Amino acid sequence: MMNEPLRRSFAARRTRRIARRRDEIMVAAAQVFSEKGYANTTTKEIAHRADMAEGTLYNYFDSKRAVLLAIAEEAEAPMEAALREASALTDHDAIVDLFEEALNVSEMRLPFTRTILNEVWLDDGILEDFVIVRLRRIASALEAFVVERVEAGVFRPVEPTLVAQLVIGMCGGLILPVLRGVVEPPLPAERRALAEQIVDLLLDGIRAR
Amino acid sequence: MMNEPLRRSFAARRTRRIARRRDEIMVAAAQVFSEKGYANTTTKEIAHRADMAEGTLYNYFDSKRAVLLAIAEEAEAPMEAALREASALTDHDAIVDLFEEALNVSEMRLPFTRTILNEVWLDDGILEDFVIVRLRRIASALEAFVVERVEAGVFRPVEPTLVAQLVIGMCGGLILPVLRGVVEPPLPAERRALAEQIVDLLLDGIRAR
Amino acid sequence: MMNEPLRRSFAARRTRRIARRRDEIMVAAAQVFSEKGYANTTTKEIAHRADMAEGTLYNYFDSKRAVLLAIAEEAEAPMEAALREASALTDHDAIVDLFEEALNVSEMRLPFTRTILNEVWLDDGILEDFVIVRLRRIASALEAFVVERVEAGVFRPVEPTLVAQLVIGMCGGLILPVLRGVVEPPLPAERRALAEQIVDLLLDGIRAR
Amino acid sequence: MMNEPLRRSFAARRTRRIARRRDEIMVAAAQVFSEKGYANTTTKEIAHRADMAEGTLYNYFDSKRAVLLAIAEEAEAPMEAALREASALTDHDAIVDLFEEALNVSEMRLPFTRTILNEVWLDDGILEDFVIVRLRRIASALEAFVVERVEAGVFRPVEPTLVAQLVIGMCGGLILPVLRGVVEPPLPAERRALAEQIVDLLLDGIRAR
DNA sequence: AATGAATGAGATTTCATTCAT
DNA sequence: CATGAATGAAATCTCATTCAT
Repeated sequence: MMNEPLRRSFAARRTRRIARRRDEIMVAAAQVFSEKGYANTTTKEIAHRADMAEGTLYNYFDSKRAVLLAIAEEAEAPMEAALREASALTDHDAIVDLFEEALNVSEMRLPFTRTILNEVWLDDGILEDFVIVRLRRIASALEAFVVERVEAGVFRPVEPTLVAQLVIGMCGGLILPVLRGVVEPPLPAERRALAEQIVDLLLDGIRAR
Repeated sequence: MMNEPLRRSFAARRTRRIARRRDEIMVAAAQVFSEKGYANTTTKEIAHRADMAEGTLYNYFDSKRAVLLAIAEEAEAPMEAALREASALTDHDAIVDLFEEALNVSEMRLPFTRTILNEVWLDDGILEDFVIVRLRRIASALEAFVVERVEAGVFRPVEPTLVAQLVIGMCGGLILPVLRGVVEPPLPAERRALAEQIVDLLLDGIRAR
Repeated sequence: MMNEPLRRSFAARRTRRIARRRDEIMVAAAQVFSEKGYANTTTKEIAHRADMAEGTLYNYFDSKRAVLLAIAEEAEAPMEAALREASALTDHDAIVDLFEEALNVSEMRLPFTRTILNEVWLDDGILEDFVIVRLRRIASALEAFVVERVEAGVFRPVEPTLVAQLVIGMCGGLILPVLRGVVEPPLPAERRALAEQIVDLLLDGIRAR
Repeated sequence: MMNEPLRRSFAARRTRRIARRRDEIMVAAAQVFSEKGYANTTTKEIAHRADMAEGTLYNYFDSKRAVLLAIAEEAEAPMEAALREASALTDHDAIVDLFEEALNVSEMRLPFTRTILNEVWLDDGILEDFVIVRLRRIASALEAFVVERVEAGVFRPVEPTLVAQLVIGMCGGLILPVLRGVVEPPLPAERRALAEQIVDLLLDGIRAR
């Protein structure tokens, strides 16, 4: 027999152990997925990278695909941060903050993000569940921001939808090469200056006056 | 025996027949590749889509991968057109032309382009051979254009590399959703207006003055 | 209408043309078979070596295997020559002749012979039909020759079966390396001397006395 | 955690289990290879004969060809025994021993040896690596033996190279039919007498005196 | 809970043979 | 007759998943 608090303590430890193990697997899998793509990755390789036997994977995940989906869930977190920023867009500094955040592709999360990016081109479910819903919220926040400013006479009468799409594209143009591993991520110190420049260009264009 | 012109005529017809068959295979393969990705596509499915036996594929291509590479080569053509535009950037209209061209993802070529796009996230060879070289040329043309205008006092003293990257990103933000099949390609009639708006924003920003 | 002699002449020419064509195919096939073995040879390669289309082969042979069997039939001829020699074994010179003949692996027939040799290790039918029947006749002739000499007191009371087997083995030891392409065939001029030496050793052994 | 000796014991057992399984596969494969030849044998058939699934083969060997090469390595052992005999040729009995050994084609090794023999006619690598090097050493030992005896006046002034080749051929003539499955291997009891007879003939020839 | 050998379905590729031209 | 593209059965090999230990 076991008293209740003790049992709860054991159960909690077990839960934590399981969570830790799942994490190890996801980190290992994300590394390989991001290098070779989901379809070209074998469970043997994931297991090897996670330093465990192949069969052990199946004690923690139902299938190879379940690992991918768990990684996708996990990769949500930083996107959600960007979303909170975006929805609070109020002044000049907030916009700069948003861009700075967009440029912040954490070293640690990179394999997760890149893994999802790879699959997004192939898998409609992942595209819809993990990317489109988020992009739509970002676009909405941007559009609302623009509409408000246009009505206030701060911005010219531009097309809000188009502007949102272009802004998102500009961010994409900066972070996709990083995710793909073609360029190094900007140092934290550079990010602020970069974000300032972008906002400056966005607001006033490149034409001299 | 056969006289020379006749033999040449036969040989030419044969060459054309082979080219036609290769094309059929590439069109079929690009459709499936663009839907499910190269790795998830079976030769059986390509053959079925091309309405031929599996073995017949191998009369025209050495391997499944050779089909992919042939598609990649083929997908170069429209990119090259954009490149020629880019290198002739001289005036306002030329920039609008460039954007208009970038928005022109021909329906027919779409599976080809999307196929390559899919692989670019996974395959370093394809990334380098088919995308990076081209993007570098576009970026160079854009940078030269900006530098020239800045020196002439037409543009503000902006960072040319950053501007080029942002412009490319803006184009990407417009065409990637089309390639991914999330939005319909803009009608030819809309393209000009869209391009005008983008250039307008790029030159003068969104801020009222 | 055609008169009878003319028709016969045409028919004969046709027969000859077919025979010629079959020969071309067999020569080409024997070359490839002897280099890579029957199983590793493709009909495409035979056709290429014979400078004709793959389908044409099937106008002259029912199957790839039929080509092999035809080659086997053809390879009989020189063996039959050896057999006639063997059955006429009467005196010292006849034995020398036999050995000389055994060493004579005609350059031209070499691919045919080697082709059959290859298959003999795998195919019981070919072994029985083309090799065993012949070897048995050679062995019989040798045995009869020995028995006769032993009875006449010219030879010691040796075991005729064993002697026959050893003699055949000695010949094999000399020609197998040639067939396998490990050593060059002996020049015609050398063959006589070689045969003399062998017979000398066979008759008197290597021990001094 | 596990103490060191225990871990080592597990590792050793695992190593043995793997070696045993590889052996099972090699025995099964050698049976089929020796019957139908390497090229005509399917992995399906090997697996069936080894009573396992096809995929299991590939847990132990990288490819079908790797199985063949492992068999070739294994088939070396008895040849090496013969080689040691050959290099110690000193007196009459030693020669008889050599022949007796040559006639000893162990029932168990027969498929291994026959498998290699089959491939030797087709595969230059196997010919060189597994046969020629060995035959050359045997020939050298025989030649040295003859040269020594000739100089001592025990043998007549015969050609040592030719004698070596003939002796090897005689052995071949005796064992090839066994390997091919045409005749039964001589019983151990018969082998000594057979070897004696051969040496007797070799030394004194068949001619009465 | 961990292991890793076994499995077998399925993928790519080859090739003897057929047949329309 | 000659051609060579088309065929599809079969071969080799891979790999996600299961399961006995």
